[in-house]
Amino acid sequence: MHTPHLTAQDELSAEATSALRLWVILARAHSAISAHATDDAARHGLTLAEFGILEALFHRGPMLLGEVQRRILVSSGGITFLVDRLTAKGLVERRSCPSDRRARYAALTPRGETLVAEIFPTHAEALTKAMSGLSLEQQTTAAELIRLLGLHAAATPLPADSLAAAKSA
Amino acid sequence: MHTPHLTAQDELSAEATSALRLWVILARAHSAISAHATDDAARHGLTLAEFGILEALFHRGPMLLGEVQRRILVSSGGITFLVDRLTAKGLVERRSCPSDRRARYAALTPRGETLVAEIFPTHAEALTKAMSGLSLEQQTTAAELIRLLGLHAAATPLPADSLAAAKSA
DNA sequence: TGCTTATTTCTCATTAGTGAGATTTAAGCC
DNA sequence: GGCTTAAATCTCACTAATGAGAAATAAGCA
Repeated sequence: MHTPHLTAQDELSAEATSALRLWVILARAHSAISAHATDDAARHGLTLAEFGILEALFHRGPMLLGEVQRRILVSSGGITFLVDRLTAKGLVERRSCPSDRRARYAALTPRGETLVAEIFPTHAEALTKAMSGLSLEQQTTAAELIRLLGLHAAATPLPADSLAAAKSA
Repeated sequence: MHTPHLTAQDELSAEATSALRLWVILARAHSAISAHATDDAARHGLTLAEFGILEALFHRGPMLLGEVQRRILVSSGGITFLVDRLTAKGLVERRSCPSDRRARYAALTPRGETLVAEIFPTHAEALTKAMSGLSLEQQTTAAELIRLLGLHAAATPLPADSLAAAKSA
């Protein structure tokens, strides 16, 4: 009863077809893996973003807020908000930066340090399970390809920004 | 002055190290690509989720709300909300389902159909550019690996769910 | 037929963040 | 020193969703 649409895909270049397909697959995979990571973090009363901050501080020691922000991919308002919340939970504290009075460090409190040490192994295990659909070799191949993909996309200016840049020029 | 932490990574199995690495890379790539897709949708006053619905309806014709929901990965409340918003914009309409009175179809209005036909090519182009860090062959390889990864992760029960299931058994 | 369970959508209170702009400080230049 | 531009964080109004549960219907079965 339903006449299938002439999908626009039919008129698309091979490049576009491949790109759209890869985008859908990437989004689905990210969502599925993310569900595992989110679920594990939630079992300790943490959001994924909070967990990311704790993990970053655990592995690299105190970091400037801006560094943390870029690393866990949140907005400037977001990092302030998240560090506030982690501070309220007693897991993180702010420290001033001697060489730049605008900047502040985020650092784990002893309680934060203990918590991460406690929950990190489980988290690693959950992700290992979630990723076990690929062999180690496949994971290496995939990681390299996805890394290139991400680097290129991040380096490619957004059309909206180009427009704005063109206007101001 | 800062003694580097003995990163927990040092004590981690090769599997866990690879999984964590892949997770970070995947999240970054998703974020970078997503920024391009979001940006393009925003230039037409649409969120990515809204755009996904329009695109799905355009390519497959009317779909049950539940189908759309699973396809674009939002919550049950989310799909109701989104279809409401698209209806308010005059791009989508609900239709009743003759064979199941609980269910409803979402379908593009003529205006919605016109809009998608108009903006889809640009969207495809934006994604093509965003993905052009990989050759077509690399995209194919990556897509297959990421697909496997996602399917496995989606099929793997979340620990929290397993716990709940074990309790009720 | 009635009963139980599952499915589909919708409601609504809640939330985790965003993003634009303000504030403070730094850095480079005249 | 003053001036301009840039960088780091913070404030706050706002929003796009989530998710738990309600309501309606369906489906299978004793």
